[in-house]
Amino acid sequence: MEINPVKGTHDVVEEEALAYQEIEKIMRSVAEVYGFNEYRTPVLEYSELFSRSVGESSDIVRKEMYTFLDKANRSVTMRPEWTASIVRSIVSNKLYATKDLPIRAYYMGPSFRYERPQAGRYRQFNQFGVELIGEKNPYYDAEIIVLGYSILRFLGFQDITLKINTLGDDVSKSAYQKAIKTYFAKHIDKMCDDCKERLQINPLRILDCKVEEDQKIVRKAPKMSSYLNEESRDYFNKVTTLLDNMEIPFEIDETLVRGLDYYSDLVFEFHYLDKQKKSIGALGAGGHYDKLVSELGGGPLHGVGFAFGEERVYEILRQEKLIPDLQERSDIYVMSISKNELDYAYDIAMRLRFNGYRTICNYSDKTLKSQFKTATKHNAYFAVIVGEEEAKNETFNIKNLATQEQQSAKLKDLQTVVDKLFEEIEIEEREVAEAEE
RNA sequence: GCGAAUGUGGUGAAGAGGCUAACACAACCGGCUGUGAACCGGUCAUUCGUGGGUUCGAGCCCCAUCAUUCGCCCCA
Repeated sequence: MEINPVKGTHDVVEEEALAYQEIEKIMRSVAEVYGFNEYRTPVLEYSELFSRSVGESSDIVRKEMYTFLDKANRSVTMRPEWTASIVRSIVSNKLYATKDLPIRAYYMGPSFRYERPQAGRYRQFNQFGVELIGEKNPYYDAEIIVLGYSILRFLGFQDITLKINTLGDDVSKSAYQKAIKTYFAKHIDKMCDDCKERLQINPLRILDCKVEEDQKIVRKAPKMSSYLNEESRDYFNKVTTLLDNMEIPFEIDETLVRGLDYYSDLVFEFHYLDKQKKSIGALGAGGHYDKLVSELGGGPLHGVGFAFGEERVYEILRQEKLIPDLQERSDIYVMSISKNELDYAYDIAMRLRFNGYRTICNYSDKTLKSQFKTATKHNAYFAVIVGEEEAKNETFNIKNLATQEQQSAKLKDLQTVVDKLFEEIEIEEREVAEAEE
């Protein structure tokens, strides 16, 4: 009986894993350039963490979490996102007291949401994100967006659509919320069931509604911009000015509200639109939060951050053919002519590995012909071939699989011979690379 | 939660009720018994997701079920 992977999960193997390594390397290094340090937090958290941060009214908490009771009847949840965990770890370890503020954290790893899988959406998916926690300052908000934008550019994306909006500070946000609730209450009987529910639990989310009919009503709704107090407006203007200074293109989208309850002031999303101008959803998104740290027991610290969906990034890079051909490349494949030399081949392979060469050794009694095929499949630079003669005299043959040049040498010279051959290859490759430029 | 499409060897797949389930790639063996990408020959699905039904006869039609994929909602 064949066992399938759990619905909504997927295996990432071989070439694809190499591609993810590359993507993560770029994300990591850009974050480090901006002064961020890696945080690794547990997959499991007490469920309360997410109901208090992401919010009881969010879809994530209401229906998408992997929540269960552990053996001591504590309700635990596999993280649906990282921000809450990062903030929790800062509070738990009192890092706000021992580290310089703001704290700059980046993370990468799996998150879990029980949703219907589709293109670019999995139940277990990897997020890469950053959080900058300490104080409210438009420069930080701008830095975070530039950081995210830079990552996408370094990954090879050309046309990124950055949507931004402001929800305003506490005061503005609640004034607007009140206004919009009054407005939609008048039209709600004509709107979809989801909106009826949203009106009760989080009226802002109605702005996000994709239903055509509702959109007409949404378009006539009061605008956030007219409810911003002076402070919030200045703040947002400063952020957009800083983006302009860096020549980061963006669109202000007043319907952008985000489904996580902790955001205030700045919210943003990175999109990539394909030729049909369709998006598989945001590549990444984030925003500013003012109450989250205090809500989780820390001080009155503001934060700002974003997360990318690694699978989405990968998927679009693949579609747009922006992923270089990554394949296994072995240094040396060791083959033996008959079974009698397996010990000798084994010994040589191990010596090569001790010297840091990526080595694969054949232990089957396949023909040399098929061993050469295998070596080619592993994309090896060299084949080491040993037979009865070589084992007896403690020598070996080494053949360059590309040029077909072969030489023999003494076993005691293994390292010097191999080192020299690879030096030559390195020089050649460098020359080729330079010629290409 | 709602809607749609698709399930045939290791892979890509053909197959519109009738002999033994095409073809290609991969794999393995041999031609070449100590040297690879070419070439030639051979081997490789008693079975079409699973269960039931219709029929003289089912991969093909019907029902159920499972799985996958895509879309909506929402999200990264």
